[in-house]
Amino acid sequence: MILIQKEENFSDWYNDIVERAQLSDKRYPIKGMNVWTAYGWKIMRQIDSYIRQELDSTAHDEVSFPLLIPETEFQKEKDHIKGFDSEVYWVTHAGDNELDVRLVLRPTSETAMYPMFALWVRSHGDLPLKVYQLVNTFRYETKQTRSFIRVREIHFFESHTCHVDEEDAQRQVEEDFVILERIMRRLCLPYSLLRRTEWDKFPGAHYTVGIDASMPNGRSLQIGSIHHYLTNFSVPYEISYETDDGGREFVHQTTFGMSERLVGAVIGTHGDDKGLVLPPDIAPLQVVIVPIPKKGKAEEVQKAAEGLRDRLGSCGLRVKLDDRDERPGSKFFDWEIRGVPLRLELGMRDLEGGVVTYARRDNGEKGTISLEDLEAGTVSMLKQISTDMDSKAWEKHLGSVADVDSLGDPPAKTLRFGWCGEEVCGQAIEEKFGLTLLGTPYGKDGEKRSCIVCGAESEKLGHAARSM
RNA sequence: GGGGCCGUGGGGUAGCUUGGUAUCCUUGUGGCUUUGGGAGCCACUGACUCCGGUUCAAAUCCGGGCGGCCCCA
Repeated sequence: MILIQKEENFSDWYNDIVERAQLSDKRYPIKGMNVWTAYGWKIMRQIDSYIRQELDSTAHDEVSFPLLIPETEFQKEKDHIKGFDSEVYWVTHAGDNELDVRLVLRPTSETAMYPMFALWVRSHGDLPLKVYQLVNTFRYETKQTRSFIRVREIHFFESHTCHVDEEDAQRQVEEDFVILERIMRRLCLPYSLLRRTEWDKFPGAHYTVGIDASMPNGRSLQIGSIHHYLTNFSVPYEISYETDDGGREFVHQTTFGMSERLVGAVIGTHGDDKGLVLPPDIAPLQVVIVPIPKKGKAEEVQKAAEGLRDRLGSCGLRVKLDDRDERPGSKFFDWEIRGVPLRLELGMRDLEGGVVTYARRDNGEKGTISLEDLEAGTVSMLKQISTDMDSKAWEKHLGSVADVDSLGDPPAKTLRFGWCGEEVCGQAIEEKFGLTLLGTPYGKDGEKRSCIVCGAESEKLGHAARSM
């Protein structure tokens, strides 16, 4: 009955919310492979729809590659295989026979796509090549798993692009930032862009930009990444094009991916002690109507509530009339746990006054909306909820970073400090703080500080946190 | 990578030390009743993680598998 306090014990709170809001069923008998139940899947699909919308509108084409990758292809880029070796699933048998060439379940799709890219790209006229897919990937997690945040079967999207040169690939990275920003606004999710350290970048990448959200327990959660590969993959996979003067050049590549961790970040960022709080754009239900019956007038109230539902539904809102035979209070609790952004209560009192009572999930505010401009009033209120959730979350995110100028005992936050950029100093920071060095802000150098380890002056600001 | 803890109806639990009848809450189903913040009453359904061992007898003791959780690096 009583929910766990979010601030006191985030970990238990998170697990409890996931179960009570019916986002996922983790009783499936394989560790880290959970069932997406209807409500959770609707949220994910809503997010996916924005991903499709943004990628489609920036000239990416959706494709779908096979799940299995032959070992021979998987091995072509040496750093890449070294990075994933210990965490891939292998298919070694088919029927009664052992396979000559073992197959991996994709941990990501570079090595599935690039042999095909080599066939598809012939001339500079084929470039840029920009494709994406929404699929499941597999990683054998040995650590403790957690719904949406650390799983073995991961739902994610990945976009892969090929370009004529480094500059054009760099332009793609910049476009990815814009796409990212649009998607994150929908989720009201704040984030940091941090260029990963050399020893933590994606296996095979030239550089990696991590997309990091902050969780209420002070930990950092990587929800996606953007990579610039240069020709690191195009050389071993022989993805080249004929230039207009008849020569051959290898393409420059980028990738951008984000996973179901977005759902985890939404839960952690917006939820409160009453349960989930969903941003209106991704809420499976944006409005729930709870009728308040009165002896003898139950039918009248019910009819009026149906009218509200139809009016709101026909202007494109995702709305539900909860006419179960339960007491209203019980329904309030149910929908609060599930994070429905706006509740409308309709009883005789409202009908006589020509209004409907509303309650905002994000801040608890209650009031009335005139039945005359129900549609406009509801739409603008949902917009306001979204704006308010976004700014509240950003405020918290920015406040979750603490500047430090020594290796003293660190607060439970993301730390920001001077760092010379050298690996020795970076490793020292990780060891002494017991944190992960997330990297340096992408494209935001400037402020001069001295490295907290060696004292050398640097324009780099290191960011470090415990990760989820 | 290292260490520790735990598996009992759908969910949460008691029982385990000292082997013998499985407790309570919640959920679900049916009924009566009720409805502006988790109503009440009655009835019913529903469980000892799996495999092996010890024993007349195992939820309980022993071994292993699978699964879950926590801490440290």
